[in-house]
Amino acid sequence: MFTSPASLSELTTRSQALAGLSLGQIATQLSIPVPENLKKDKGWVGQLLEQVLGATAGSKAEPDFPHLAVELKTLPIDQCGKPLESTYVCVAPLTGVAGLQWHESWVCRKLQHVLWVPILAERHIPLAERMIGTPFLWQPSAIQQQALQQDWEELMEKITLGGIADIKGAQGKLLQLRPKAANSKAMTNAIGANGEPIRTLPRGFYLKASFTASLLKQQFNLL
DNA sequence: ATATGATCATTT
DNA sequence: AAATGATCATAT
Repeated sequence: MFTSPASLSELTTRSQALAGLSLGQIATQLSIPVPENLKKDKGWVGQLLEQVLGATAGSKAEPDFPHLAVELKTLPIDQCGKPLESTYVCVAPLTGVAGLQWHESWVCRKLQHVLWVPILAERHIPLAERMIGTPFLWQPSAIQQQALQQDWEELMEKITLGGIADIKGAQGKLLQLRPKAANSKAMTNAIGANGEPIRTLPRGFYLKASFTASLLKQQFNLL
């Protein structure tokens, strides 16, 4: 019933057919229970959309639609169409990254083609009643790609030179580096200020909400 | 521990 | 109110 879409156009058609439906309606079709809230089910919305669109389930490190090279991202928005959250992209490699080029990076590869699924998700709206907006495929323009590359290169240079300890979420215009872990005690290997191995909090790359807002504006001509 | 899916909640 | 830092569930 929910096979993987065979083509880009089929993926578009199928995703856009979801516009206007509530998360509760989709969950019912799939016989999936709706949690009371997302506090303990933060990935629930993303996984629901993966299933209804026939994405490859599981935690494999590859695009959601491998044969189409498309990544699926849900995007929580308010009623004005503004993103409520930043968008997680991938974990940041902290070791063995000297010489890594932008075009080889996971950030670049994941963002080459994204199916954005906006969801009206203000916190006061019960989860089951949250509405799906109009999904759209996006590929970064040359200008967007260049800006992303610049942020990425600055962040990666700092990581390579042992400066991870003072990278704050505020660094980067479109792309930021923030903790990505079970809690603040989780540890991974990284490079210290003197080039020595250290243990630090795992980080991930995120797209800032101001950037995803510009994508929505570009797509829908929003305010 | 790392990778998938993200949102929560405190700080600014 | 927006943004940064912290956190939750699950599979490998």
